[in-house]
Amino acid sequence: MSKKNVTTLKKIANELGISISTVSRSLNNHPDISEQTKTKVLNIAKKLNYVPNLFAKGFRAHKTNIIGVIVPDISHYFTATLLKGIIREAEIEGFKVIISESRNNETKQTEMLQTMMQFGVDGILLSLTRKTVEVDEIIKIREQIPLVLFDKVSKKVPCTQVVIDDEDAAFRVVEHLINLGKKRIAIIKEFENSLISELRFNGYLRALKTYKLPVDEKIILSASDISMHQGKRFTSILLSLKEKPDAIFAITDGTAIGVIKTLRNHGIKIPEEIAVAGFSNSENSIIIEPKLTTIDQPGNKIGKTAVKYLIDEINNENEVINKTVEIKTNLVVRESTLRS
Amino acid sequence: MSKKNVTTLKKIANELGISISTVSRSLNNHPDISEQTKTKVLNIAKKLNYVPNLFAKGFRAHKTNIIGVIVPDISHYFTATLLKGIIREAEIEGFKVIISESRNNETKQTEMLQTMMQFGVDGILLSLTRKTVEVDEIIKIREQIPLVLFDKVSKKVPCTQVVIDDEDAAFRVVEHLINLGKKRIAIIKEFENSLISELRFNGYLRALKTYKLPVDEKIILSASDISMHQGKRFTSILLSLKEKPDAIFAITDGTAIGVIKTLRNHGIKIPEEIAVAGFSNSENSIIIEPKLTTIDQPGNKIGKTAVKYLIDEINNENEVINKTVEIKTNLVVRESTLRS
DNA sequence: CTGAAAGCGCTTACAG
DNA sequence: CTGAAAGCGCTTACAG
Repeated sequence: MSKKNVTTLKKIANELGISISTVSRSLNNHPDISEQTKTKVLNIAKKLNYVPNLFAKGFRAHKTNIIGVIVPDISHYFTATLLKGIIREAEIEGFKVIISESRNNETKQTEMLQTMMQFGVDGILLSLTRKTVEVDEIIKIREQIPLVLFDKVSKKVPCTQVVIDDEDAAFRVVEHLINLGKKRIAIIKEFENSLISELRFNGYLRALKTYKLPVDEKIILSASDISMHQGKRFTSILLSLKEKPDAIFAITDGTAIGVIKTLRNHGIKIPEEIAVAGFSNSENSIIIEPKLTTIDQPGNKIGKTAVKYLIDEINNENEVINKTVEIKTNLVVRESTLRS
Repeated sequence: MSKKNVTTLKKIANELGISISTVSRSLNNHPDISEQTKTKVLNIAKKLNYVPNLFAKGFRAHKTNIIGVIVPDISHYFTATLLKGIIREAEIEGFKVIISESRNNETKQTEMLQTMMQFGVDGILLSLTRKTVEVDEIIKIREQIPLVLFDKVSKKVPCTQVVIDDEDAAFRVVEHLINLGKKRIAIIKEFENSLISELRFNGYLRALKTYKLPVDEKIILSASDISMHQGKRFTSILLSLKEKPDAIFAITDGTAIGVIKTLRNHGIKIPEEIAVAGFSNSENSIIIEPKLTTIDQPGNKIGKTAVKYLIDEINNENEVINKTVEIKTNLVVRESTLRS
């Protein structure tokens, strides 16, 4: 079965023996139309389950009321919270959302942007793949259609960007660890092209500097992916050092959980001997024991904010906004850094 | 900035001083057009970054190549895997996906169905809210446009339905517990209107019957929501019984994790004294200690299968398919039911 | 108060 | 080999 029983203005007009124009105006409650005609039209429209074809409507107005969203991977918990915020805010504004995954593949990402254009979206919300190097294509798209970057962004693209304040958040994590009396704080981060990792690392460095603690390369570890597995591997390395750390800050929860699991296997007391902190406040952070101290990223808020700025841009004919919005995060202190 | 720099056939035609028809045919590689004209058109199209407006294309063909998806809550991990499967399969078939949340609200769900119609989707993939009682509206929509139910379904709606074999899966969990020598197996389920809960409970009953174990109402517990909290609460109740269970089957992982946490608080050995099993194979099931035995639901596969059947229906003019497809699950045995 | 006509971007049967 | 015209479902300026 394909769409065939769909009721159109024409059908209603024929049914009533009046013109399409009159039907349209009746349905839109135009003041010119007589009450009598209006009710006649409304009744039959209801009976035939008429739904206006927004598609055709938007066609005239060059508007689809659809926003395109491209994310690296939909099945990350944090991404789901972002999408939730996006979908809800968009809905309030009368927009629908088309979602695509770039699967952390830059070519795919460019393809997706093209496809979004083809589907005539009114604007695009983009969270970049991990290693986006070539931004020319994105800039080109941005010249044709409103575009807002969120979460994973790049300064190389001139457009509105909605991000969390990573540097500040990381600073507060490390400051918290220092306040606990920790003096030798390891960090597990990502290398290459990860803006987020870089910013968090900057926060780490700034905290050490502010509190006059030395920076030791031996306890600064970088991986190409930041998984639970890498958390385990790096913890083993850290434990084999002559001077072990007294705290480990993993720039993502998954890695931090790997850290905790390995520390527990070695019978190390958390947080007395080694405290652990993560980043994201994923669901897992309260399942693991001890519960993980981490940064809560308000995904909902980021999503909503990004939608707001995008719709602003869609509605403003000419004005091109071009600012970076930083959403504040919350430090959530739990057992992994709290002495019992 | 609104969409203004978008290149159309007209623009290309004007640029070249030829007709729109010729441009269209060149771009579609029509055999009638001379190679010379084709290359001229292709070059300028590329230069102006022309992307065909699928919107306008579909308008003629009564096709949008958009599938509408409605789920209760996007931020559940399992939902994310479903969506992933849906998006990928749809993409392969050249469809985009519009996603909405019904937020477990039946009125909202009906609204969403209407909105999907308005956006002219070619078909709808629907996972029902927990308490869908009123299916008339859904049936009405189904008469106008292809519709497939997936995951959370209802037998009251005559259409193709893609689900996991819940009854069989639950049977295998309980059978596994019985094979371990467990004889007094508690179940934590949902009451009211939850088809999934009912099916899993049936599997539980069938396993007890098959292995000739008695059914004891005292260890059959029902809640209105199945959360970690309820897992904790019910475990306390079970532990206060004179005859304690020797295994607890929670029909969802979150609840099972609550069970494990409470058992550990009481110093009860898992699985020796009480074994625990869940359902879903969520990420958390390998974070908790001991790791949780559970049922892996292939969300990807369910999503893909649902898309396949929907697209079949979209492409088949008249034929109305109407079958229930059951996707097999896997029992994943972990520490919570394995003696060390 | 109501209708005929144009137009949004595209494809395609019909002419030439 | 190329073009003019119709039509998808809708809205709206223009007539009457």
